[in-house]
Amino acid sequence: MSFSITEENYIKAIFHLQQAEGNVSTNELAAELHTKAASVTDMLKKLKAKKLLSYEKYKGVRLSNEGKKLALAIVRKHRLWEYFLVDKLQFGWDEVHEVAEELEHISSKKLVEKLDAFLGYPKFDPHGDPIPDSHGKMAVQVQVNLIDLPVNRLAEVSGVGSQSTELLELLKHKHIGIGTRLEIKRKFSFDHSIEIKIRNQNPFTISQQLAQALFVKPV
Amino acid sequence: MSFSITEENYIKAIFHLQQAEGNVSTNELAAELHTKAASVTDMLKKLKAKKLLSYEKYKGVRLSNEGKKLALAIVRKHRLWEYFLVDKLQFGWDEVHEVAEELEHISSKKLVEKLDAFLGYPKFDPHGDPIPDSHGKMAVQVQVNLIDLPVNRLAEVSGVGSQSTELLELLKHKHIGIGTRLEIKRKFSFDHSIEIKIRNQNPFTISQQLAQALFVKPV
DNA sequence: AATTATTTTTAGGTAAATCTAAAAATAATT
DNA sequence: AATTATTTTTAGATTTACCTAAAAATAATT
Ligand SMILES: [Mn+2]
Ligand SMILES: [Mn+2]
Ligand SMILES: [Mn+2]
Ligand SMILES: [Mn+2]
Repeated sequence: MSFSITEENYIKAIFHLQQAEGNVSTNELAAELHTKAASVTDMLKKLKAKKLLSYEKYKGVRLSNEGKKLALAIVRKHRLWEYFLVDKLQFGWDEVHEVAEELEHISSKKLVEKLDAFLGYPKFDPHGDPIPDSHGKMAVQVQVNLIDLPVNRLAEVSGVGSQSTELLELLKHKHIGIGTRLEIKRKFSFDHSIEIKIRNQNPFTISQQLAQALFVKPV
Repeated sequence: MSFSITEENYIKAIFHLQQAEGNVSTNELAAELHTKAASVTDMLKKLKAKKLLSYEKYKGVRLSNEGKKLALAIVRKHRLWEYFLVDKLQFGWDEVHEVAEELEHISSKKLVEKLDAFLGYPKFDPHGDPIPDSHGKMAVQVQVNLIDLPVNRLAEVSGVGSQSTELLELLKHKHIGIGTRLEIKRKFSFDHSIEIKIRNQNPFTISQQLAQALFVKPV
């Protein structure tokens, strides 16, 4: 069976919204997809007919195994293309999301596999998110939010929680990127800012907002 | 202004059908796009309103300068992606057309320019067709059909007239590819077959059909 | 428990791109 | 020039993905 770009976008959105527990509501989906609740209801009926999800009126929605498989295939393409754009074409990681939103709908299976091989089977995309392999498996994220890292525990920046240009600008200014090693020296409860130290640099303070936008992997 | 995938496919089809002289007819377009004449008429009105072409009832159609510009941008993307697929991802040139039909509609301008640079600004795609540069200019094709090459004139294979797997299979068997140098030793008028010679190999005969599917550049 | 607020669905409609069948225009033949 | 054939356009439907407004179901408050 084949799916329209719109259908694929719905499946991916549901995948991202559905946590381990709980169903996804019509309004959540409408907000995520910048559309109206009535349109979502229409599409859910259609996707249910295609057996991609389970849905009952007023009860919200969950992906079926088929639906999850499709979602993982789309996420795989999205993240592989993002990796390609940053690693091979020298895009900044704040510029790739929109382009990958289009590229993720290119249908050729062979293309995905060849692209993966060309890139050297990367495990994480430029934002630190795991790339599903051809069977839909992805590396478990051991990363934690920087705000939750214990004091004096050395860790490596492994991901970002936002893909905005503004965040990238700030990170560049502070010379922080994916792979940077740092540790927390102090946490200030007044404004939840934290003092961090990078290698042989002097410690400096970063805001709560910035700390929450960074994910790290203890080393 | 932005254009739908369908609109882009119409513009590209008109571009390929319109020779220096003459307008493109509704039926020609319908055949090329595997659709019906009535659908073509509808779309031509729409594209005329968008000033991409000149069209008068029953008189056929021609691209405006705007239309040509758009067509060249699409052809550029199509051929750059084909080059990428063959050169970087190791596709065979008989496998890339369908994939490029999708990739040519990815809208990011920056992507095209970065891809072009990454590929080293190639001038010709894997089928020997010229790739328009960012201004829409393309290298002039000095190639001639192999059937028209004079006897004993050394030439280099520069393009193919078909992208079928069947042709590729035959060319592989005869060890002929883009770049192969050869000359014609004899032409047989009975069946229009020709005898060709490659470097230090013994001469052998190829059919009229094969000769017509090959383009060469005298060296 | 009754009322009020929120969420979700239904009903009915629009725009894009397609189709078939019939009408109109143009081209080719007698 | 008249007839016939072909091409092209119009008329009217269909499908997909939207929308707004109203109705129905569920959740939250009094
Ligand atoms: Mn992204
Ligand atoms: Mn990402
Ligand atoms: Mn092609
Ligand atoms: Mn080509």
